[in-house]
Amino acid sequence: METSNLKKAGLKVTLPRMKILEILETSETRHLTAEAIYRELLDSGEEIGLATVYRVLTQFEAAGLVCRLHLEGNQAVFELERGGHHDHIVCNQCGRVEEFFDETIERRQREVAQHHGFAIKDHALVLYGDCTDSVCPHRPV
Amino acid sequence: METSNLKKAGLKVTLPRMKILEILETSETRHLTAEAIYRELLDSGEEIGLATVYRVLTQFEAAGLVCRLHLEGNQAVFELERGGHHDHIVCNQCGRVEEFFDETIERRQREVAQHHGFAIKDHALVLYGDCTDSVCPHRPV
DNA sequence: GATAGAAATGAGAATCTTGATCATCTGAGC
DNA sequence: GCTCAGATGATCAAGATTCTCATTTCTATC
Ligand SMILES: [Mn+2]
Ligand SMILES: [Mn+2]
Ligand SMILES: [Zn+2]
Ligand SMILES: [Zn+2]
Repeated sequence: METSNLKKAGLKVTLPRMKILEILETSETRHLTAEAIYRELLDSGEEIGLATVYRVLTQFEAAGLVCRLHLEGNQAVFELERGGHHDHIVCNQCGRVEEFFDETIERRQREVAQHHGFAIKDHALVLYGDCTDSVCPHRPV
Repeated sequence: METSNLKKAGLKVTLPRMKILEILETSETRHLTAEAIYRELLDSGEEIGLATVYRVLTQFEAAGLVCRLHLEGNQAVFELERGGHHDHIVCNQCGRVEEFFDETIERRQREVAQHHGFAIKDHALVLYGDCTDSVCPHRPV
């Protein structure tokens, strides 16, 4: 088990924290809601409460282990922090999420903010569209 | 009264709809939460329920009269649609909202989406930072 | 202008997501 | 193994938004 991340973050190594971290590390889907993680825990036979999932995810976020995103939809999604900042494209039809990083956009954001007298600290950028994935119900014929 | 917008949108001209539209048109603040609109209605002596405010705003959104934004914070904000698309910068300290439009960012978004096989339909971009407004508590000395 | 039917409203209940409380349990150090 | 600060789980609570349904208000028609 990879408990070093937890220790480094100053968090006691507990079973719920290990299991949640493991799900974030191994799940097919990179971007998971708290409920999705909770269901995976139930499916694997763990008796961990939903409140704990939210609590642990919030702690992970504060510790810089995960980041929380709002991708249109009422639930926040969480993803493991893997060093590099990136933004997201979401398919309106099948919900698939792709990641991207564009230095031009990043630079223009800084410039625009400066023009308006803001010292930019953060940003949220999500693109919405229709994807061409083979399983997407909207895929053009 | 400017009831033509309502009629054009195929909405029956009612007192709540007129009042809400009037607030959106005349308020100092361009970006208003449903609750803020509700409070303005109460202050001006109108007996309009909060549920109606939400209902009407959702209808206005569907009709293209207003757009709904999520500017970090739990409440959505609404603003009158004035033709031109724009994005937003929000001050982390005082909450001030500035608007901007940058063609370079818009173009790169389309290009990035295309690269990933997406037909982009929409996007949400919000920059967060510290502003230099004279009343902002974070203003540098 | 009165009338009728459809649509809109208001009050409050309901829902959904997330955070708070608190008694009980667990892990890290000794 | 023992201790206790910290973590957990069950439940409750809060905030935002939507739903329900009885009552009211527009709009069209006479
Ligand atoms: Mn991501
Ligand atoms: Mn705006
Ligand atoms: Zn798709
Ligand atoms: Zn400010």
